[in-house]
Amino acid sequence: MLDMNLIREDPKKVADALAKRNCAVDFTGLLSWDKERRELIYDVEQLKAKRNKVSADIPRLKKQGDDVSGLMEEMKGTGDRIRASDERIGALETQITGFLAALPNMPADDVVAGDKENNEVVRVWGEAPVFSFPFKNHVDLVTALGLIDYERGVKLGGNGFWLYRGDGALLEWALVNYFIEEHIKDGYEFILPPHILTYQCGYTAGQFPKFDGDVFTLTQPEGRGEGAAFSQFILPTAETALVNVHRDEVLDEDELPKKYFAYTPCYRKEAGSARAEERGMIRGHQFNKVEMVQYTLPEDSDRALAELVGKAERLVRGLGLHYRVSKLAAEDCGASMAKTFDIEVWLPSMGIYKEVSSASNAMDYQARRGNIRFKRKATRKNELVHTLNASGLATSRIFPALVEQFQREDGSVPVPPVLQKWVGKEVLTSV
RNA sequence: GGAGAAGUACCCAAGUCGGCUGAAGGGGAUGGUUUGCUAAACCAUUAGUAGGGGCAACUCUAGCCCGGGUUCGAAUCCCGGCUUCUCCGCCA
Repeated sequence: MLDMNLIREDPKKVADALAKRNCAVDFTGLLSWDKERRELIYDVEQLKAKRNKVSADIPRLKKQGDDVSGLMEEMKGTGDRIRASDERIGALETQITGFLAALPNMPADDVVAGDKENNEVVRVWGEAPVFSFPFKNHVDLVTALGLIDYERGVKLGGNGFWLYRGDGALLEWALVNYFIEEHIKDGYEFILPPHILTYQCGYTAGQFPKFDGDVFTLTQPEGRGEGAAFSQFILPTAETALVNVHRDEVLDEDELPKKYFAYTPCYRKEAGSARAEERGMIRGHQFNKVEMVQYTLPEDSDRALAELVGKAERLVRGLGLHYRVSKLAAEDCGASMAKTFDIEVWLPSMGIYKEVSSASNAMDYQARRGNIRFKRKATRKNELVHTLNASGLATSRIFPALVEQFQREDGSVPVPPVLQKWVGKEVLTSV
């Protein structure tokens, strides 16, 4: 959520920033609602002050034996006017909040305008493997090795699902363990959150109301979820859970930064996005991911973003995979994010780099939606925290990259040394 | 899932048949007095927050789980919801 005060003070600045992500906004309507709202508040508060005063007078006058029926009659009208104004104010606030809630975050100053084509590669690590033999794509490799069973996955869950089996399950779980171990070393707190979340969680994260069609939802008895078509949903990423941990809280300045990570499967509809080249596990309805989230002081969030990018990179490097880091252009950033770096791993079969981690700084955008604050010692005032998140990492992109980049001519795949203690093997071979 | 009970400030807790109670009383915390040190005692302070107006001093409004309603006036009455606790049922 953007700051209404900022829009009121400098609407052009906000509009210009949003224009970078190809989001054209006209604030004239919003500003007139805001103006009307404030005028009404002023009026109605005068009336309320009067009502409070008269209500205090009535029992006193009564005691003196005065007739108060005229006064009461007069106040009846005041009560009606107050009610009418409050209703109008409520309606305006609904409009204002609805308008603001639909707006994406402002890109940071150093984020360039435009879409993907303006993304900037800031770092490349390693080199794409050169194969002296006809190399295979990950679907063929993992099927031949018996690591992933696509056919039975579809039988069980429908299109877009697979199942890990045997060494495949071990390899998948080894990745998760490796990530967990590294985050623990760095002092992050391990969280296992609910996988079913309330609507409010999606709202705070900035996924709702705009993208509420992308998640699997649960219908619930009415009365919950406040006008939404559903009240609970299955999380599309652990970020949605982690960023809500401190919703509606005021943290101590000393507690920051809060550093969390969580493992969860991620459930996404991915409706209509299946493409032939995204076969296999590149884009499924369910994939495993370890997610990092930080709550920081506003002045520390840039540094925290660098830390998160560094951590995600270290994980990929630890596996020995060739990757690059891109700084995203405004339009390619998630709606809640002011700045995003993608860590992209090389997939030989696709001949492209594919995102394995997205590290972003939401600044105060999510904090304002979720009312997540801290008490600033120096001023004794509450301020919004900054929230950041980064995958660390998504296995579903790492797994294919790993088997594709490391494959040998005979179809076997060596297990990266850091994973061997969990897989229990140095090489995966077909039986 | 069924039946009861409860939700008041940092914590506990009182709130009488609706009216100077935006909240008695404890505890805790903070400051002070006393004091060789500690303990104890005593005194004082202690909603936080959000939203308006004002250059400012300041002032107003909201706020007793949440949302509605009744009323001149609601912590108090009515309706809906959420959460917690106890008992029963069901179960990994």
